Amino acid sequence: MSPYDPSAFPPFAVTVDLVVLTVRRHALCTLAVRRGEPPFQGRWALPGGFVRPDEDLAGAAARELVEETGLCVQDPGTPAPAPGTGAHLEQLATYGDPKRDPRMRVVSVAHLVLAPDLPAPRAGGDANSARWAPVETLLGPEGEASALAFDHAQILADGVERARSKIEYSSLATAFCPPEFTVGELRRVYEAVWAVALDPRNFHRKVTGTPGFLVPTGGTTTRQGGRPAQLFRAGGATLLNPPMLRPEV
Amino acid sequence: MSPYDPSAFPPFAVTVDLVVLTVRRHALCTLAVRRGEPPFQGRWALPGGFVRPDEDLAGAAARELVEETGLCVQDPGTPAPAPGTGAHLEQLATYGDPKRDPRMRVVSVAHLVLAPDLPAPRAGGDANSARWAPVETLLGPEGEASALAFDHAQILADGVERARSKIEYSSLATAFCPPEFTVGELRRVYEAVWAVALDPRNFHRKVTGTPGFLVPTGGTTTRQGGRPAQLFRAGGATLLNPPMLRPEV
DNA sequence: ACAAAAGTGTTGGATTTACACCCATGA
DNA sequence: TCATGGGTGTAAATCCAACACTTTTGT
Repeated sequence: MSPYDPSAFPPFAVTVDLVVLTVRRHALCTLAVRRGEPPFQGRWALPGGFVRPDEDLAGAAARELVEETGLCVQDPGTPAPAPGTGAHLEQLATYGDPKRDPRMRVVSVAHLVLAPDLPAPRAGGDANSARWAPVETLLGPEGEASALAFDHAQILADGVERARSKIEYSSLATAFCPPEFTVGELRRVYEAVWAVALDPRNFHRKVTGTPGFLVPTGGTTTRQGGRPAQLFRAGGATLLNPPMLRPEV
Repeated sequence: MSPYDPSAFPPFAVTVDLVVLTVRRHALCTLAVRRGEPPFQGRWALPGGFVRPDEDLAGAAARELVEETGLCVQDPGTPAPAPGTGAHLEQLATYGDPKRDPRMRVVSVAHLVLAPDLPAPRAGGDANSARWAPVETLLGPEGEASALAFDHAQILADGVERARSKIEYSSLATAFCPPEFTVGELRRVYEAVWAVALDPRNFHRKVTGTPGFLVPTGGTTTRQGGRPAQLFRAGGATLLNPPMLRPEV
């Protein structure tokens, strides 16, 4: 058989699913929507939807993100968020087990979004509600009761692991921060994502000593209390060398 | 509209493409097949094919790999190659630009395979020939003349970059080696993949000093000339800490 | 004897960590 | 004045690049 006979390929549904991560109240949180219809009716799931015939995968992910959160993403071709323009979006992995959706053969291209702290999400699409949930509560060891629909627990776990490892050797952690932020705020992002405590003094030296990572804006703030802290925005550097070391557990 | 109306989703063709990398004669090489039919007839391309209705993505990639090379892969769920059982396979990324195939909407889930040096490939499927090509010649700056079909140059570049970065912090480089190998052979793998020269003395100390990376088999060999070298097989460790540092260019 | 590759020892410099200490603000 | 977080200095431990040197084979 010729594998390229256009009338003889098995048709698949292709969707995008989104792992949207943010840091809220010192905890790594993800956007979850409640399913309004079977299967898994009433269960929490990751936001997502079908890819349209005329859009590419990153475009479909960006469109779903706007529909679910109103959040804008800079040009997906740009790997690092340009200062102040919005969230970071990258492809995560593709999930295509034949039985992952009981209704039909669906291949889902999962995307990872890192966003600054946002207002409460607005519901949309097929979801009758949406919320920010700490990843602990969705993936915790007891997670049976709150299990996510489909294979979304695996997708979320993969996304969290990607974020945890990627902030080690890239400046992506700044995507969790507002356009201007302090070194302490950036450190609290690392502490929340890794669930560890970091030495504030050494952290400060490390990030300010890496050329291109942080650019001072000149301003200061006391929004965290204590002595005024310098404000920075993300510099152009995307690769951290040497990397930020995640402490042993 | 309900996004899950089973009669109303746009149908896509889903394929797997393979970036099969190996080290031959001190050069990083990839498997390329010559296309026997339009579009891009006569041009080189990556091996691949349609995903069947009843198989998952990794299964489709493993099947295509056997069809194209006769190479076996251990259980794709196992991240590291068990000693002596075959090649390493992992999902690379998914490519779904609406215009990437001029005939129809095709979403391709690319996979990365790292294999030990193999005999000359056998042709199969829709290819009338297959060869190992140094990635330099397929991606070099002059690459116009030998350009790969579709977006396969991008897929290959992404696969090479993944391999280059992943051997830094994992023991994956052993997937390029036969079941038993010497420290010098492993070093020549790193040198070929990174296209750099490494200090043999420091390399030896580093890999033998990382617990779980290498396990001595007791044997020795002189197949590289000079003093007999100890033979090792890959240990259980998959994460290298501290990582192997890629020298600056 | 010589070349070639394997493997060990040593050293100076860079990096990391732990922590003492000072600074600038709000309450 | 005190609590709070921001920021600098410094010394010990560790890591790493460079290279002198020894070992064991084939020719």
